[in-house]
Amino acid sequence: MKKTETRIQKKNHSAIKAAGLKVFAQFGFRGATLDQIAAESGLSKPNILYYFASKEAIYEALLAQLLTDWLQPVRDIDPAGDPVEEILKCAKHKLKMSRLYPRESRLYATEIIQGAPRIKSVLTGELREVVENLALLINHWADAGLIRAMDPYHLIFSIWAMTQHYADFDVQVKAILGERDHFEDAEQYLEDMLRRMLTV
Amino acid sequence: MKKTETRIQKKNHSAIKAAGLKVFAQFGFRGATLDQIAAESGLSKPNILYYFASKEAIYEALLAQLLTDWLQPVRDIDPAGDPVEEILKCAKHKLKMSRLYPRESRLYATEIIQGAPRIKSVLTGELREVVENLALLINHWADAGLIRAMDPYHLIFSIWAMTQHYADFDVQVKAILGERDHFEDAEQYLEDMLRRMLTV
DNA sequence: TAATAATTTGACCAACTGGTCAAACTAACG
DNA sequence: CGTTAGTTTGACCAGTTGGTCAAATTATTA
Repeated sequence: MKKTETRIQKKNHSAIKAAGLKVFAQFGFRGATLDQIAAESGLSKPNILYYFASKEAIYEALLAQLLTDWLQPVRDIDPAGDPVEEILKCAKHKLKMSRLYPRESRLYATEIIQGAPRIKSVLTGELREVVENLALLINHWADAGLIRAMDPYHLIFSIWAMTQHYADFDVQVKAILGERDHFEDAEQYLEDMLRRMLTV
Repeated sequence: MKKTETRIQKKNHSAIKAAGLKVFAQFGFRGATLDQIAAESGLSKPNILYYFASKEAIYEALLAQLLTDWLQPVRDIDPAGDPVEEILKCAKHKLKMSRLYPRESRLYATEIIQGAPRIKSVLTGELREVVENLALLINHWADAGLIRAMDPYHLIFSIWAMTQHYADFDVQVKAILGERDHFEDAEQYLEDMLRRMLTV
């Protein structure tokens, strides 16, 4: 790999990715234009294509990093730790990602909603494997009587759905709750829900 | 209003809306093209613009109906009924909508993710009002000791998020669970979760 | 049937799309 | 300093976009 990224290259690559994230997250791949990304990044269109081979290349560079980053905390779950706390830690981390990086969440959401044409292989590969392992671990914990027995997959989906919701449906949440930060209450509710689902 | 819709008008209006739903749900407003809608509906592009003033008019016609339809079951909640069963009925209905009309769900999701530029007023108006009333009712139920006390808004969000998830993230769910229908298990999990949250 | 109203379309347009390219510019280095 | 490698851009292109319009076609009605 190229470790020899110059100062300018590093700056422009990240400027383009930041601009692309903003534009792609809002308009989806087809709705986004290079002109928008150019304007947003402060670079000219040909200059953008000097750093990335195509519009699609920017989009894929963004997607590539996403899932890997999200899945890491799941991989880091300690099978020997306290089950409830391990799952809670994971869920809270995902919620924090929604608060800190809502654009990434939205970018991913639009890609999935549109049928994941560019990352379907990641879904059936990396994602499936990580989720399957987590499901096995949850079943194992249940067998050991450490948590209540339940469908591990839908448990995972419910965490994913709720945490993602606060990023993707931000305008809707704010239309109902007002503009003030609601993530603290959300975390409280999520923790409460998970404790009730996992114990007894 | 025009009650005098001819046979042909009725047929073509609904053909265009059906095609628009398909295309808009997959690509979002900006990503969708009139040519796609034309091809999908079997009509020519100028013919589509004979029935709808613009691409935007089709999109807005679709959105307008959506929220109203979704909110009706919430309006129909019986304050005198059994709280747990009323909420469950509502949640199950929303889940059924996700199974039967996933495109509508995705169309709405893309609009919200993109900042709801065309229906923000509906969110702060109709939606907010309905949700606020439901929250008041839930608090009222809790005060009467009929259900456990909790944050009603985040309860509502969690139902919304989970049910929507099975439509919007369909490819992801299927990548993990396989192609077979998973809505029955989802309903089971949702019911279990809600009963645990609402009782005791 | 004839006349009128509703429907459909081919040809067209200006604006925009992702992308190219040669030329100009700038930074880095000996 | 001069040379070279890396960077930036204006001008441009072919294809696509939402939308128009007059003319042709079809349905409805007198």
